[in-house]
Amino acid sequence: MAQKETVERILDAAEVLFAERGFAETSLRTITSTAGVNLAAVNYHFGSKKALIQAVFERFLDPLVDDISRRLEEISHTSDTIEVETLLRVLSSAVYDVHGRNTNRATAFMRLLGLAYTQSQAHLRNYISENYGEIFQRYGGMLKPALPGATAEDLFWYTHFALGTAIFTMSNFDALRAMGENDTGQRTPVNAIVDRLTVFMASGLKNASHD
Amino acid sequence: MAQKETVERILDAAEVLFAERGFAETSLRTITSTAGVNLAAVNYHFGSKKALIQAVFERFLDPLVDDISRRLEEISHTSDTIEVETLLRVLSSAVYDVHGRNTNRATAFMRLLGLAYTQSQAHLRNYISENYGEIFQRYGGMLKPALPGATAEDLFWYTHFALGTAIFTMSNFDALRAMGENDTGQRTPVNAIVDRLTVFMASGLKNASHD
DNA sequence: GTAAGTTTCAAACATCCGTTTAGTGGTGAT
DNA sequence: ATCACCACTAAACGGATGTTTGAAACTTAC
Repeated sequence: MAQKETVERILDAAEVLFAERGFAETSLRTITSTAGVNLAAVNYHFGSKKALIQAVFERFLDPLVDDISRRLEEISHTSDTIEVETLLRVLSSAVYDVHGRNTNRATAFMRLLGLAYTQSQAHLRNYISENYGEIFQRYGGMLKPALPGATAEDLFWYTHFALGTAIFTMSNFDALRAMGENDTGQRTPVNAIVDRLTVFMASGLKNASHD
Repeated sequence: MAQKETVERILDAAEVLFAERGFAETSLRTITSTAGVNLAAVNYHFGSKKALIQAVFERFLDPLVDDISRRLEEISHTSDTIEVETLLRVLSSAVYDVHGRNTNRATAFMRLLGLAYTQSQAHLRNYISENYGEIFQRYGGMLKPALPGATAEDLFWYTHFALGTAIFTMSNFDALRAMGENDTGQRTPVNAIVDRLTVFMASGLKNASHD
């Protein structure tokens, strides 16, 4: 009982702190003192800081890819070519499904996903592509018929442009929303941002198609 | 003579190393030993590591904004509303103009620009917005009439989506190109990537317009 | 109730970092 | 020739980091 409590308190604190400051900028001392546990507890329970980072990702990535898998399975029965917008909606809906109730957790999650690409953590990128590479490939396979006539090169680049747009927006989600509120006087609701993001990415992606 | 040599050797080494690893991950000891100068030289000539980072940016940003300024001035005489694609081309052409001959330098420059947003260096973001904020505003002012009917909120979000696409692609330029070569068997030329990027961003941006 | 096995703890360890210092050698002006 | 100034250097400083250690506290099972 005591163990589980300690492990989860560390994960909770690490998730928030990593999202706020990044991985290298968050020390184990900050994490353990925030969690109210001993400094050595991280190395005892996880082995190393790198392993802790991976554990944080595993905890929220596992339920998410399950949800995405289920949704892809569902829509794959309706038709053999699925619209770009529909495929993009699968992702945003899954995020909302898994973490949507808790807005703080959802935005922290977005930041973390962005940081995973952004911060130079080779071990983390390897871990993600090893454990979640399959669903990426499956998603890519379903995207291909939605963009008829696209060459392999086109497909590669345009999907990474779209990925970049999403990652950048996620990484800087809170900062961007604060800037936007400052600029326009409007505090844009999360789903309004996601809607615009989906439109932007879908419209850009369609240029890969040559039909 | 000896001074200038030392200063420039530090800047050269720092530029390459920062682009490769990021700012926090590059130590002054690595920079100075690569440059073949004494460790204390950085603090002697620049004052601090932060000041060195700013100096690296200043060295390649100054000629670039001059070129962009000149180009904006030129096209502003042709018409009062300029096409989105034309405005995007100003940026890529300026990069090519200033650093285009040396491809390594150009991609290092792209990585650095990406890192400036991505890595949490508040001092750097302040420095950039203080010294180069004016040209950003001028550019935004010329973009507005190109997207008639866009609300302030639309304009804010869609331009940041486009910015994110460019930044992400820049930050991971070499890595992406290597991945693409691995995936598709084609080593996509730089200008072909920039062309696709421009199409993607322009197409996405136009969704901000409601006319 | 004692023994075995976990979990927690304070403390220390070994590195690495950016920065400072005190001193050396060289240059140009008076 | 002397003095002031400048660039450079080796060495050390103070602090932060991830990790390890050895003993204490607690839990579980017989």
